[in-house]
Amino acid sequence: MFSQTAEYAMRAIVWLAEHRDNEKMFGHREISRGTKVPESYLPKILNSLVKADLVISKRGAGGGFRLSRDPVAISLLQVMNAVDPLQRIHSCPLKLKAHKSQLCPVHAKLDATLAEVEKTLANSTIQEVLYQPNFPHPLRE
Amino acid sequence: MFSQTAEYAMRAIVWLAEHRDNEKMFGHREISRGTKVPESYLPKILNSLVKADLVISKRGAGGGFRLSRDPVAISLLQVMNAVDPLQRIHSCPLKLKAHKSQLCPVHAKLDATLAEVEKTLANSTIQEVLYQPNFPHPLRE
DNA sequence: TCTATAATGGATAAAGTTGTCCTTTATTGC
DNA sequence: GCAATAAAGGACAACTTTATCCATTATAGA
Repeated sequence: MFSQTAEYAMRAIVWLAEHRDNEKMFGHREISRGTKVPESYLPKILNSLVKADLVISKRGAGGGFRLSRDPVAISLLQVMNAVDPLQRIHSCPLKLKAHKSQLCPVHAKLDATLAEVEKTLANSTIQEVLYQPNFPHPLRE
Repeated sequence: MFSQTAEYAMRAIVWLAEHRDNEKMFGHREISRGTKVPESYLPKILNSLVKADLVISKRGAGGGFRLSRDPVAISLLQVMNAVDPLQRIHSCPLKLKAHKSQLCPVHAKLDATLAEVEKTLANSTIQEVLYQPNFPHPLRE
């Protein structure tokens, strides 16, 4: 349902949120170790997050990655959409003309389900999922 | 989010529901024309639906496919699960021991979202999406 | 029993996703 | 400027999903 890449992106953002410290940058190797995201694949994912403006990168010595803003201002939906945009059903997949202005009940129901998911993810912040009483800490053994 | 195969399966089930007529069987070519599912791929999908016991097939002359039961007794979730099972997050994707008995808030939230989807699809029947006032008919131009 | 019909199952191809590696570009400190 | 460092970007490999095709199996009717 959610792609592997989306799962990886969530872990990377959460790791960066947990290690956030002013403007300190973290290399992709260190992030990979902390998230178990394949070291060679992680840079692609971080780059998508940079392009979505959720993460800031800096090249060269002392460079690396950091969150662009407070975890309270990043939603799970923004993370998803950065790497694997949630595709709503905007138009009839069969391209039927009669369904152009309005989806049939089948696709309307499927899209309503997607809308629910979108809303749930939009209303959850990274801050919220960092720690909750009686839950184990993300990424921590 | 929902796979192409799941979309095709929905169309095929809906088509069979709309054409249901006692024990009449329909060939995959006719169903393909009515659903725009690729003719060579549709038999695979119908076969999955047969294995899930939502559809009954019969070989040979006069054979084909038909629904195994009333559309009111088939949920969208059953159709999904027949071809592309909705994967809940049952255990920590990082295999962290500390998350064995309980998911961390990140995965708990993602799984809660999947649970929502599961519930919504489980509570929608094929009968419900066949026709609704002020909606265009499924599959019909 | 023979022929026509239609699903089943397996092999294969095409496309998309995930993962690896290497070169290029940018940045820092000497 | 030079060397070391680290992200960006592109080529490519492995795997999965989607799609095609063909041989096999089952059924009906003559």
